[in-house]
Amino acid sequence: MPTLNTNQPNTGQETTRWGRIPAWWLSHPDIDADGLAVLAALSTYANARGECWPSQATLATALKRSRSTVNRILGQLADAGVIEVEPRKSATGGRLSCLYRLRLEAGSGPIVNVQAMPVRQRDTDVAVVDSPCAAARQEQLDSNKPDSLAGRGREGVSAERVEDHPTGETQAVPADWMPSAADLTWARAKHTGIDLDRHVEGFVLRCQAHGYRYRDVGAAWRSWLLQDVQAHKAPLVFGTPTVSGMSRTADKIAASRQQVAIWAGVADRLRQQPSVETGAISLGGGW
DNA sequence: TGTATACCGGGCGGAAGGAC
DNA sequence: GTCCTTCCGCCCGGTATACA
Repeated sequence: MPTLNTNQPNTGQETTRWGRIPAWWLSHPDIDADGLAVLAALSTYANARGECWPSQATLATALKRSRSTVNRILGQLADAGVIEVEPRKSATGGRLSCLYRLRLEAGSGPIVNVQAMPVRQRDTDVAVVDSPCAAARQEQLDSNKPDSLAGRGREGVSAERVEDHPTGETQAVPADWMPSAADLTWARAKHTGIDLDRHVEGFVLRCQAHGYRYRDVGAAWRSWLLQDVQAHKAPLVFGTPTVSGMSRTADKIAASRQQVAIWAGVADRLRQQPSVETGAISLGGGW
């Protein structure tokens, strides 16, 4: 019979587990480095709904901290509203590890349906070890896991964004990636008035944040650009032009805020579209 | 069925380090 | 030197599981 011990770090599979870190966690005033560490650990155990129930000891081991420290940080995160903690009991009333619901969406709304998250690389057996693995590959036992990503694309995402190259060699998007001259020419001709510099930076950040890998990064960027433009009634035209001397930190904060806004829009659309479970939603506004 | 062991979350007290 | 914060170790009460 499986036990909660399956939540314990397993060196044999640890390299294949992944987690999601929403950008807004980074800018949350009540989340410090310790909080982020715990959130990161929790996210690696979370299922598609952002729910997980690793024991405090498991988290403590993973984070090289004492269990009491983890307990304190969990309390802070709960107070901050970033996570919801729900005590669990067995059928006979026994105390089990708590259920943690990660608030992946900024704001006070319900936990976002992560089925609507942008697609990451497909979870294949040849997935690189440092890339995110699909929920079904995570170690935590969850009979309620809604899906297994193996064998199908990420739900709720238009087909263009699904990287489905089981035999092709994909590459990570480097931090200094820039579209080719041909890509820029195409983009300027296709979408005049768009701050391409900002969009490129946002694209790179999204890819790095989620571990997206592409066989053709340029084509992927063009695809993102198309969908981003289509997703917004108002195209991605930024009120202030990119200033070459602008602080990169400030620029990233602005990009993060933009991403949060995009996700908030995604969540709003999801709440309005009951067909989420069918995976029929196109997420042009994702990142 | 009873016992031993393991695991769980919660809480307390003390040590260590930094700030004033 | 004092105060505060952070962290750790330990204990407690409770249940689950394995085994004789």
